[in-house]
Amino acid sequence: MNPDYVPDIVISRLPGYLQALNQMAKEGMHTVSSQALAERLGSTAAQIRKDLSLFGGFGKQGTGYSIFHLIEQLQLILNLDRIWRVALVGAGDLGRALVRYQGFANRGIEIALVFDNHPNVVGTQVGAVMVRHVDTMVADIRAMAIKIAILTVPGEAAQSTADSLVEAGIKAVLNYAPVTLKLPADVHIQHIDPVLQLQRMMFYLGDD
Amino acid sequence: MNPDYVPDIVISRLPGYLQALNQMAKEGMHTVSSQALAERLGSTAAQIRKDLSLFGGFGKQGTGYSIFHLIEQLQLILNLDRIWRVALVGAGDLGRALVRYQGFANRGIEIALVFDNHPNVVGTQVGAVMVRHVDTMVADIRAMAIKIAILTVPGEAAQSTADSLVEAGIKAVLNYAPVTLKLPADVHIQHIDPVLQLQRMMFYLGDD
DNA sequence: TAGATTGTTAATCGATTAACAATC
DNA sequence: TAGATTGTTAATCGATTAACAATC
Repeated sequence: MNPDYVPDIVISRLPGYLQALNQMAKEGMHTVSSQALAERLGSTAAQIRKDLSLFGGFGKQGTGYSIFHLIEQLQLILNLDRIWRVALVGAGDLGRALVRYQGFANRGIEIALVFDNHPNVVGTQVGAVMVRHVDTMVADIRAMAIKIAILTVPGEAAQSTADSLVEAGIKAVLNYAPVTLKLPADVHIQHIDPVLQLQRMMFYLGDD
Repeated sequence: MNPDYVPDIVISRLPGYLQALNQMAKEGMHTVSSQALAERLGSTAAQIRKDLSLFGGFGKQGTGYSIFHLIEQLQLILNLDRIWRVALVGAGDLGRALVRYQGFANRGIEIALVFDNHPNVVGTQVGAVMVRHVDTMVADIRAMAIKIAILTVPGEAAQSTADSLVEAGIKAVLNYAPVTLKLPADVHIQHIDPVLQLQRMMFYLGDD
C-alpha cells in the first residue's frame, strides 16, 4: 500500500489532514476539494494534492475527494486501523492529566500501563489504571509487547528511564521531559516542550 | 541586534540550543565547539554555525563558543531577558497540571491569570493562582497587558475562546486543543497535540 | 458538453551540507 | 608556530509552488 519512501515531513502532515477530515465528516460534509481542505488547515491545495498523490490517486477530477474514503485511506497509511497500547512513565501532575485525557481513547490510543517510583503514588488508581512501580517496568512492557511510551518523568531521570524503555522493546517515545534524549536510531522520538514553543514565539513578540 | 530577516526554522532551533547550553553550564563546562554542541543536540556543526552567524560572530576560531556568552546572546535574541506573564484558559486536568508545572518559573514564564467557566472551578486556588471566570477574561488580560495565552479548553470551545483572546490583545497562543485555529496573521500560534505526534510515529511502527 | 478539479511534471525557492580561507 | 575551529561562500539537496493536460 505504501510507496518505498515518503519524506518524513509529508508523514508529519497526514495526522493533521485526518483530523480536519474527521471534523468535516462530523459537520456532515461528504466531499472536499484540495482547495477547501487547504483553507481549513492553513495549507495550500498544491501541497495537499502532492502529499496525497504519493500514496495513490484518492480524488476525482471535477469533484475532489470523498471524505469518508480519504479518512479510511489515511487511517490505513498511518496504521491507525487498530488500538495502540501505550505505557506512560511518571505519574506526576502532567502524567496523571494525560492518563485522564479523553482525547486518547477517542482516537485509538489506550494507556495500558502507568509507572512511577514514588511510594505514595505506586498502587494508586489514575483513571482506570493502577500505577505500578518502575522496578517491574521492563518486564511489564515486554509482557504486553507494548511499542510506544510517553515519558513524563523529571529531566534528571529522563535519559536513564528512556534507556530502560528501549531495553523493554519500546520503539517510539513521546518525550515531555526538557532534555534531548539519545537513543538508538531505530527508536522514534517526539519531543513536547511547551517552554521551547513559547520561547519560539517570544522572539516575534519583540522589543516592545 | 537582530538582522532584518531570519527564517522561522532557524528561530525554532534556538530555544533548543539554549537549553543544551544551560545544561552544559550546569555541568561546569565553559566553552563548546559547534561540533560538540551538535552532538548533544543531534544536529550538525555546520548548521549550528550557520544559524548563529545570522546574528553575529559569537565564537572564536580555534576555541569555539563561550557558553556563558552564548547563553546571554541567545536570551537577548529570543527576548528572554525578562519575565513573560502568561494567561491560561481552561483549568481542567491538563490546565491545572500546567499551572503547577515547575519548568515555567525556572525559565522566565509566569502564569499570571487562569480562567475557566465551570462554577466548581472558578474561585478555587491552583498553585499560587486563583481561577477567574472567563466572563472577565478580556478585561483582565487587557488590564495586565498580557500578550501570551495557553489554551487548554475543549475542542468545541477553542476557536471562540481564541477569538476572545485576540480581542483581549493576545499575540501568541499555545494551543492544546485538538483543532486548527483561525486567527489574524499577526497572532502567532503553536499547536501541541500529543495524538498527532503519536500518530506520526505510528506510521513507522509499521505493519507488524 | 462545459466547468471543476485532480495528478503530475517542471520551475522555483529555500534549506542543508561541504569546503576552506581567516584567525584565535 | 601548529592545531583547532570559526564564519562564510559555493554546491547540493530537497521541498514547495505553478502550471496544465487528463478526466470526471
